Amino acid sequence: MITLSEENYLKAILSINLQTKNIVSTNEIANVLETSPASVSEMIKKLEEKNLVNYEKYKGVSLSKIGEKLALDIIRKHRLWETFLVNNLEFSWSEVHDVAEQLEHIKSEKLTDKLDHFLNYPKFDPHGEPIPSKNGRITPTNRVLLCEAAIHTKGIIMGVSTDEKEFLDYLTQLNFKIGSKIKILDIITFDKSIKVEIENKIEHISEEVTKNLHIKIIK
Amino acid sequence: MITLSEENYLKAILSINLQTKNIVSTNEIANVLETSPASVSEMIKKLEEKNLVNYEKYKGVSLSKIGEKLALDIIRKHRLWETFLVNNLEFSWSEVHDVAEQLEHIKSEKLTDKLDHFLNYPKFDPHGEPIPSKNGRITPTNRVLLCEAAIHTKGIIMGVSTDEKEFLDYLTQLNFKIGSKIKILDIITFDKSIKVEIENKIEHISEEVTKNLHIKIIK
DNA sequence: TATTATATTTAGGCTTGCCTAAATAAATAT
DNA sequence: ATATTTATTTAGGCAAGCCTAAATATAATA
Repeated sequence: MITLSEENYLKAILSINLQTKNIVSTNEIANVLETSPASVSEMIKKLEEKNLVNYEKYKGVSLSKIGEKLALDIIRKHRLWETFLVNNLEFSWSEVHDVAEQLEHIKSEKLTDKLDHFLNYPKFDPHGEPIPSKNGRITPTNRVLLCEAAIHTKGIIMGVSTDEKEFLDYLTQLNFKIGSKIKILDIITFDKSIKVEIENKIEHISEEVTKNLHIKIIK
Repeated sequence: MITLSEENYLKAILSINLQTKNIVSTNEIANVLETSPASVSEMIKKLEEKNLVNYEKYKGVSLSKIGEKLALDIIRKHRLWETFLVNNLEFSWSEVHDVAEQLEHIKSEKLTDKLDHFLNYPKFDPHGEPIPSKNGRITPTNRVLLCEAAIHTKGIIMGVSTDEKEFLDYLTQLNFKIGSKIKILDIITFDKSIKVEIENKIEHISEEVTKNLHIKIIK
């Protein structure tokens, strides 16, 4: 039986994986989970004994096939619940994260499947993130981080890559929404901030924001 | 912050409370939670320090006002989730317990309230048990345990007082359902088993069953 | 009432998951 | 290539919740 903590470690490793490379360092995990590197070292040894990760001392960790499937399943549950909260319980976009963080650990395959059915097999969650299918597949998207897009690019906001409440609240304040058309007017090379046109207004946003906004490029 | 274990202790104390007297013994709690009396003693001391129970060594425990409210809130969540699972996710009557047992510990007042609203403020769960309101009130019912009813009594099955899967499965097998009309034909004093007419059939059921079936008496 | 049986609590230990401080390996800079 | 900085692991400790065995209080019975 996998514990709550172990689930959180697997999830953290997967999410670092998805954003960067395949091998994850102790420090990165410690940062994500807001815990000490020492604790991470200990836990990783336990995960290795359960064959959930591959691990070489001082070299870093990667998920095993089984570990990856488990992590994807947690992400799946998290995003299904977020969808339920927003679509059916009238939660707002920026409120769902903490609750979904709890709900994702409910252990019942039947529940997950029935929820998926109830929601009509959604492919994306309310943040625009893809929901892994029962067998662990994620619908590929041709999305790009805003910080990676070139000047004069036009696109549509598709999602965010962090669920921090402050960030989501800031977006609401800027009137940035999923589906909003966005156009990159200028890129300030000094601090990598950019000027964009969105919802008929021009906004100047920092690199920190551009690194967390996904867009779909349109021609 | 209250832990998962503490919540389970409060819930156990309340459920013994509701079935019998106000003061609950260490042993009773240990039986319900399938743990050792020693562990119960320890935990009760912690609960007392948090002012969730009243406790006198060797005399037994009762819930404080705060403890009772917390326990009622857990019951409320449990029964709301059971209602959701049966009404909206097409779970069957006898499958919901284990999942609800997990869901009842999700901490979000907003979630509970929104779920209550979504379900249209149900007063009873799928087992016929009353759902405590937000402020901790339970709709009183004039229900009676089948084992307490006199010979020739007619009634309607309203609910069960245990969620054990074996019991619920047995009821399904007998074709006993919430809402079924039932008539007590005979009471065998030797073993307190009874003969009943239900769904046009005559069944002979043990005291163990009659102790767990609630009926509403009809004239 | 004295004695036995039962219920409850205390003592001492174990595991999980965390911590800080110290030791060691790897990476970086001189 | 060596020294220094940084990353990682090990060592030793702590709290929560559980356990068994032993001690003590209460209840039941002779």
